[in-house]
Amino acid sequence: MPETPTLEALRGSLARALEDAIRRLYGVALERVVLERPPKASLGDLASPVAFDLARALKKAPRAIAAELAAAVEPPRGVASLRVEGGGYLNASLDREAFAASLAESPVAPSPRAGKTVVEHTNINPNKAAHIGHLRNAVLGDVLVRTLRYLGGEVEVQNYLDDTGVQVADVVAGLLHIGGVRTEAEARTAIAEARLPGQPANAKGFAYLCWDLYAEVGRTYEARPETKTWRAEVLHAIESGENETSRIATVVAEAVSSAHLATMGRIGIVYDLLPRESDILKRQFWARAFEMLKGSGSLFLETEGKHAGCWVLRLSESPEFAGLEEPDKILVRSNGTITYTAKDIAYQLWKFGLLGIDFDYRRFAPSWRSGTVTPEEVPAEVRAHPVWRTAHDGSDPDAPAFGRAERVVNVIDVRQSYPQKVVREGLRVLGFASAADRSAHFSYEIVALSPRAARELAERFGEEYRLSAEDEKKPYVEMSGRKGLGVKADDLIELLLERSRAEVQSRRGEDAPPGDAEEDARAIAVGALRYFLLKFGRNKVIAFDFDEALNFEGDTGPYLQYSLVRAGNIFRKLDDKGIRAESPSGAWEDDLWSLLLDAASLPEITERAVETLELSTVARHAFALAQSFNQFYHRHPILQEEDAPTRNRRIAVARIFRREMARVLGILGIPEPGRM
RNA sequence: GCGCCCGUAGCUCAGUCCGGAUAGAGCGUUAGCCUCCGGAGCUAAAGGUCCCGCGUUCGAAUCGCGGCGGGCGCACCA
Repeated sequence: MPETPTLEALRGSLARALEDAIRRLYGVALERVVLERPPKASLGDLASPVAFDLARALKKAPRAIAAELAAAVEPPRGVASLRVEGGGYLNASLDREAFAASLAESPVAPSPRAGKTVVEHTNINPNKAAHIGHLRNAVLGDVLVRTLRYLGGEVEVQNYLDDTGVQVADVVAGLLHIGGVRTEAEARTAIAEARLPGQPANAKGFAYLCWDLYAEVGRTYEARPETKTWRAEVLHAIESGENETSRIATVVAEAVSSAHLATMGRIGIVYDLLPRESDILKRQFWARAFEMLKGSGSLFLETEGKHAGCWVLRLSESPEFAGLEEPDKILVRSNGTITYTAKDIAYQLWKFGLLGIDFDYRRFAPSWRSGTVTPEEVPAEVRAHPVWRTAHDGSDPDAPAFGRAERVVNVIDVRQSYPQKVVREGLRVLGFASAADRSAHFSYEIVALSPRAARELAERFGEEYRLSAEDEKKPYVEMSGRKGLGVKADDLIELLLERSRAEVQSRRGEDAPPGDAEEDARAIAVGALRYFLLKFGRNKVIAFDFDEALNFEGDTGPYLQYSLVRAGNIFRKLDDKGIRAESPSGAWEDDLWSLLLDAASLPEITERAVETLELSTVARHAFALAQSFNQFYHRHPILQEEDAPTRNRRIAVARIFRREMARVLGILGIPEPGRM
């Protein structure tokens, strides 16, 4: 049995047949023949409005042209018939029986792609607990990774740790000056006990403690401006290294990123490599990139003006940066320190294997524990996945080869579009135009709080979340780690778990084994969360609302899961009753047929999602598929159906749905519950 | 000021890339459907100046131009 042709392939061959016929009949060469899905299955499977285009030039009625074409076109393999519909549409119907038989046998397969893609996502500053904006980033990145893998690509997942930046410095300053932590040993105790000396422990763990402490540092800087020297002192200590403060920073960053890995792990997200900024510095990545850039003629040492003493990347000649007030980007400050963008250029060069220097690598062993997360809650396959980190002082000989990517995708929110453009431009001025073209910024809008969500936060978690009167008037407010304003990822997951446990409990008898119930409740919570973060277009601000996020009905993850579990129930019952399916025969009803077509369209849906970096289309496809199946389920009972050919067609539809729905939920990272 | 994004049903959003058949979904509202493969479901109704104007076109939510409203960016922060 040959592989089922993709709908895209059928579309292509029909388009070519139409083009040929048009050239033959009218001597017209069209650039592109549009083929779309008609609004109803009874109108056929592929429709072309091409006759409308030709009508004027040929001075003929569209219907007449369509009729001539229908007669002249030799339908390609897989297409059963061509006919005229409406005011002049040329509609094609596929050979339903042949397509269905093939699809029942083997899924449509996308064509594999060559070369490794490095996807960088998550990138949370390791100085506080993750919030729901970080979840959007991680879920988008993870689903991109899963989509690329489905399409046959090799992918490496990197999660960059800025362990030497301002944010870590601030929380370390808080530990030193507010928390009373003096030594690395005391920091380790504070981490292990989630407790500052002489204070009660934070029940939600060390990352939560840092969340509060970081906000307190922000307030202290405001209230007592003289304390702002703390930051510079800590940054300086981190930079010079080999001192107590820098060691504290290292253990804090490691502990907090370990907590992030646990939080992401509980929703099924894994990483291959954690590149650390400290290793980029210690491995002198910048020194190398600096030499390369100086040689390129685009990096200048300013000798006068407000940027005197700075090394700047000249962007004024690039059309992409036209119209900017200040078309230059400072990479080296006048005090000799380098900006984040400079490090990022060096890092991007390394990702493509263009820097000529490599990291050392060591295994990273996360605790799989973060506040409310326990290792048992993190799926076994996540815990089993090896995580590596970069190092500068010796490599594990078993480390795999990292970097040397064919393509690079950086998942970063839209506010960083400008520095991301500078990074690409950095590659371009170095003569790596092709690498620049193979670098993509996967930009997406932020998760913000609706004023209503902020009010609920204040009620649930405390008055410090109360918005100012000014902010109350806005359509939404940005979350802010510095202010401590935000919905923490683990808090939202806990609320989802509470909801799903209650639902699962109320739907099954007391006799049900509790272990399965907990597992199913987790699957449902994860499904609800991931779908909620995926269903919006990436350019939409998600104004977070608890009721919407906690909803399990309608356009939600659990709805998708329910449809899959339902299909599974049918096959269990069929087994119980000893009914066995034979290969389908007879004419395919319109609604069964359109469900098959939808189920078969995953390759083109995912291809397009990767091309446009718009993953919501995959989520919407899954929802539409679930909706079609639920309608089918109510209209076309299987177990009660006496007529064998009819029953066999329905069984075939249910089987294909189950296979393809499981596949798309896998791509979305939405687990399948045992029962619902 | 310049650049990018958003504006579609009471609310939250698809549809805009590549113009095409009656503009769709979910929530909410109203009215129905469990002796039935489990109702996290299904059926139906009500609900639309597709932000506004001009233009292109046989045809515009979709393309172009000009506005309006909201958000973000244009750091020796990231």
